[in-house]
Order: sequence, then C-alpha cells, then structure tokens
Amino acid sequence: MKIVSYNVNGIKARLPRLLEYLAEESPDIVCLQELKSSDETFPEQDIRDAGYGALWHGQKAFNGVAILSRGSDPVERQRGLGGDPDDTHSRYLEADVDGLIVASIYLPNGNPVPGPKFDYKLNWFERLNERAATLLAEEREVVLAGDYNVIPNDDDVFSVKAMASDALMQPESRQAYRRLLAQGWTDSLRTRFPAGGIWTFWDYQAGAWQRDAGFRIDHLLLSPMAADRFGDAGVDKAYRGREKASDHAPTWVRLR
DNA sequence: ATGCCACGTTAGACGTGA
Repeated sequence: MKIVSYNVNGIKARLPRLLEYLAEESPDIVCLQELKSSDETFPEQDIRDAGYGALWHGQKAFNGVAILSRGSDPVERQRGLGGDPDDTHSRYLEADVDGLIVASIYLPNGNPVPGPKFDYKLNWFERLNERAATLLAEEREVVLAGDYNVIPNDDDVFSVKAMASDALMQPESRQAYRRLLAQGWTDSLRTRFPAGGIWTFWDYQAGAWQRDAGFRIDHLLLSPMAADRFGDAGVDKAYRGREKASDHAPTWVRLR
C-alpha cells in the first residue's frame, strides 16, 4: 500500500493537481498539509467523487491538515496535540485507517530565528514527541506523515550555506527531530536513500525548481511494526513541475 | 541585506510561508 504526504499549499488552488494525483497514482492513504481552508470550504464532494473518504482539520487562510483513504473512511483518533490549550493552529490530525494509525503533521516553520515563532516551533515539536512516544507504546503499525519543516542532515539540502540561518536547519530543530527518531521511528526516505540528495520541496522563488535547489522536509516515519512492512519510498517529483504546482512534491512510502 | 513567488483575504496591501 502506498502512503503519501503532500503539502498542497492551498487545497482550493491545488484541487486539479490533487485530483490528477489521486486518479493517476491511486495512493491508498494521503496526508495533506497547508489546506488554507476552513472546515466549511473543504472540497469534500470532489474528493469523495474521486473514491476517497476524508477527515480534515481546517483553518481559515493558513495551516490545515487532512487524511484521505481510498475506498474507506478514516476514523478520527485525535485532532490537535495536547499540552497547550491556547494553541489554535490546525496542525495535527490522527486517524485509524484500515487498522493502521496515521497522523498528518504540519510542524511550524519557525522563521525568523530567534523569536516567538521559533520558540513556538520547538515547543510544538516537544508536544509532538510526547504524542509520538504514546503512540509507540501502543505497539501498533503507525505512520507519522507530514511537513516537519526540518532539514535533518547537511546532505538533505542543496546548499548548507544558503540555508544556514533558516529555522529549518537550526541545531535545535535537528535535535528535536533526532530525539523523535531515537524513540524508535524509521525515516522512510532516509532508509531508501541513505546518502541523501533527495528533495521534497523547491521554493517558488529565484528559479529554485529550474536549478534543482531543493531540500527534504516532508517525512514519513514508521513505528517498528510498520517498518517491518517497509517496501519502498520515494518522491513523485514530476508533480512539482506541472502547471500551478505546489512548492512541495508528493512524498511516499510503500508498505508490503 | 533584501526581494524574488505564491496563496488567501478582500479590494489595497498585508500576513504567511520556507
């Protein structure tokens, strides 16, 4: 089964690309981020007509996450993370999908550094890690899929120098990601491509796509039981080159 | 050092992204 993480950068603007993707690739599960849509304007019927059940956690203008499942309805387990009752951002959604636990994650960007947005990112990351530890304790097949807004290693970015001061590759961001992995999660794409050099995002600006100036920030983490079923992982890079594309490409893992 | 480009909101720029 193919499980996808796709930051669509606005589901209204990206709906033609998303429907194409569903029709052409027939992924089994799709975790979406950056819906930029309130709950009321989520295109439920279009997605249902494409053969997918959906669960979404929207927000007006920015953030927003969803989980799509081909031929079934995801069963909600949790929306939002615990640990901060004042957090109003829609960045986390967790569901049971045909026996698999799946989370769609949109971790805060955190720029500029330093500042309150970076503090929020690190705090949110700690809350995610607490949730992840709870999920591991269930000893089930779990996939944590999303835009983590973290470049894990120097070989996950086109230019270390160009991004050195960015929140995506600050030591604190990387350490939080490493602490998450150290709980026992498997980074699918890293497992498939241990030498790095694989990008999931290319900026709209400065001809980044044409220069292949990208980096890897969309990750699918597997619990030990899910990792036992690991088959393959990759990036459907061609979708980044289409008309009216998102700045992220669909990133996927295949479980046997 | 800053803007580049794109989206959403909402009718002129501005907030946000990364």
